[in-house]
Amino acid sequence: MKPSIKDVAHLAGVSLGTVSRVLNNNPKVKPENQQKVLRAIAQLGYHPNPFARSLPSNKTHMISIFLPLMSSEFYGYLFEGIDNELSNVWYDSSIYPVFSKRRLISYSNPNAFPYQSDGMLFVSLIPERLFEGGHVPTNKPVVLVDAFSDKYDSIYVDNVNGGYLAGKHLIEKPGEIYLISIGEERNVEFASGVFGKRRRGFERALEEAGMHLMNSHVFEIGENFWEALTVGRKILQKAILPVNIFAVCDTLAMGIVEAVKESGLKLGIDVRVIGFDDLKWSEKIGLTTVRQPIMEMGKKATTILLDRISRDTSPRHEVCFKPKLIVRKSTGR
Amino acid sequence: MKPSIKDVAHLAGVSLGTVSRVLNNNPKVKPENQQKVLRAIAQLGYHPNPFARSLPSNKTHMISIFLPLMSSEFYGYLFEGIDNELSNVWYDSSIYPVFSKRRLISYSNPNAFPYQSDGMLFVSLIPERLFEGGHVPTNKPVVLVDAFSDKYDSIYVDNVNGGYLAGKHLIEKPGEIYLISIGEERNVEFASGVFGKRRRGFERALEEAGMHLMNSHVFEIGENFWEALTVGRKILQKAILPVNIFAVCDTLAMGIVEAVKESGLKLGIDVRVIGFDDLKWSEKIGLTTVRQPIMEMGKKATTILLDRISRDTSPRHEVCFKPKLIVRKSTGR
DNA sequence: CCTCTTTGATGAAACGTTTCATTAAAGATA
DNA sequence: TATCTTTAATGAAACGTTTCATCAAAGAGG
Repeated sequence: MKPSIKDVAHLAGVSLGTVSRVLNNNPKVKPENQQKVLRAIAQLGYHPNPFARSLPSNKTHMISIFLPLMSSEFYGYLFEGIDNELSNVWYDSSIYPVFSKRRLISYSNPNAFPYQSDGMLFVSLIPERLFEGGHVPTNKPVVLVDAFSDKYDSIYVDNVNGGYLAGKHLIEKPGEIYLISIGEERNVEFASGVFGKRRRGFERALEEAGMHLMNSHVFEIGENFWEALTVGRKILQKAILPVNIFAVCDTLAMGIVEAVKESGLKLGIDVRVIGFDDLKWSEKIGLTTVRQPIMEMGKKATTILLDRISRDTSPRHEVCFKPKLIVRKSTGR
Repeated sequence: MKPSIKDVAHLAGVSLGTVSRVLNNNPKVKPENQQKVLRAIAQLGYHPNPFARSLPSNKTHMISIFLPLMSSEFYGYLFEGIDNELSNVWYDSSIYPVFSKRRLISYSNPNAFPYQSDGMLFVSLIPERLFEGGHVPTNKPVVLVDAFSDKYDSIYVDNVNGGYLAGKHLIEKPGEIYLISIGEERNVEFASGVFGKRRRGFERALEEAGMHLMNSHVFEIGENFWEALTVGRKILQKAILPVNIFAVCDTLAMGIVEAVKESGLKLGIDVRVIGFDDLKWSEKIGLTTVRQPIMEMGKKATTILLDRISRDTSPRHEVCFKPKLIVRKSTGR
């Protein structure tokens, strides 16, 4: 059986309390005894049991990351930012994907496994939509990333402004304007609303220029490459060139670009495409896009969460990053 | 404060043990008392604390999923298969990405947080390479998916045969043969070796046909679209047409396809491309590929893990799925 | 030398459960 | 009616820690 703190205490010839104090770096322990305890720990290969530890202390040194789905590059970058920040303080994280009714039911139990962590990071998720009563069923700190709520600390990028930048850029170009967005209505509970915001900003830019986005020029699809590819083909089949297309994320933009290349039309001349995100490959395919600082968002959110865990009681934090337009050849020049 | 089992017992007018038995569906409780307890639970909004529960019972109703990185579609499908299977038995899962030295250190503690779960699923990871001593530091059940080890239950696809199928298909076509693979040497500890196997099978097919893969025709890159795109451009610049290219996964194949389209060459005629995986979009871009049943693998691995958790002590399980060649127009006809 | 503080260690209670040995009550058998 | 089973409930111990109130020993001050 695994050694317990009792075995250590016995071997070192001290009491439980003393071992515990050594484990927790409590200064009130004689150097001599500390050595004895450390030797016993090493000799037995003892490691404290985190669950047992958390019972009296109510601390786990863990945070829980909730996110809607896994297979998007966005979350890879975000996670990198989070993990870097955690490594400074020896915290670890577990990831809990939220994408089904079943998961949601399980997470509405205030004693659900994930809520035993010291803090929660909700990524691209809005508690108001997810939970009955509109809040995460825990008293522990909760921080939102890539999502906004006026009840929680929120770290996000100014999506409306991002869409606006895209719009401003496209209205200068000749040709009709199309929008490829992500339909958030079907799964409204798992949606963060960021795509709707990008669209709003985009439409505002058009309106300011006295232009109007036609319903027939708007396509709402799933968040994946191949639906965008399909839509791209459909658009190019009957469009009057040149055409200007805003896709609300780079993955969709990629689908459009692919359709353009298939069709033999010239990207940046016949068809202009602008995306949103600026993922690693966006530069390689010359995609004009609106950049958001994903890793920084993850980092910032983590810092705030860790502060909250160590009893930061200041009023709600809200950090809004500014997006930046990156012009490449998919919109000509 | 949250209600505890004591509060329930008190309100229901029974002992702790009785409440516990109700919670665990132990039949030895009088219906009348059961009702009292259930009412008290509902009235207090009581939920058992999973950590406290796990202390005496050593059960969490959780499994831990370890995987090397997040942003690949492969893991999305796999997770779907896993989660479906879990939902039947009311198990939940947490995900632990393994990609840095730091993570590895933290996971070599036998009492690390993830090992408190009832079982571990190691995805695309080989314990022998990850841990000193060559095994996962836990006594609880461990099952490997998309990876092979003769020490653990292993669920995987026959990658050698998959590569062989790709090779057999390409050698029938005129033109030189290229291989785009993933360099596993840099991060050998986090690698599963599947790409090497695909390559071996591929080369075997060539050898059987008296052909030989030239070193200058092999490219080892990172597992991402844009490195493949870059390599694709490089190849097409100087290649003598026609060219036949095997990419060890669809994501890389996609990069090559993209390069082909940019170049204006004809896919399936000037340049033939075959991938591996058969992701959702592969059909849409007409990519010939070797299909592996990702979801099924996840499902099967989960079933086995759950059996192990409920004390299946039969000898080591090994399930090898057969890959299937899917011919589409990226290899002509 | 006596008292007062400080330092470090101790033992026990607590955290929220499960589980086990025990007991009480009820039913069955003779 | 007396004994034997069965059923259901109880109380306490256990799981592996932290923490708190208490205590003993040592050092300081007069």
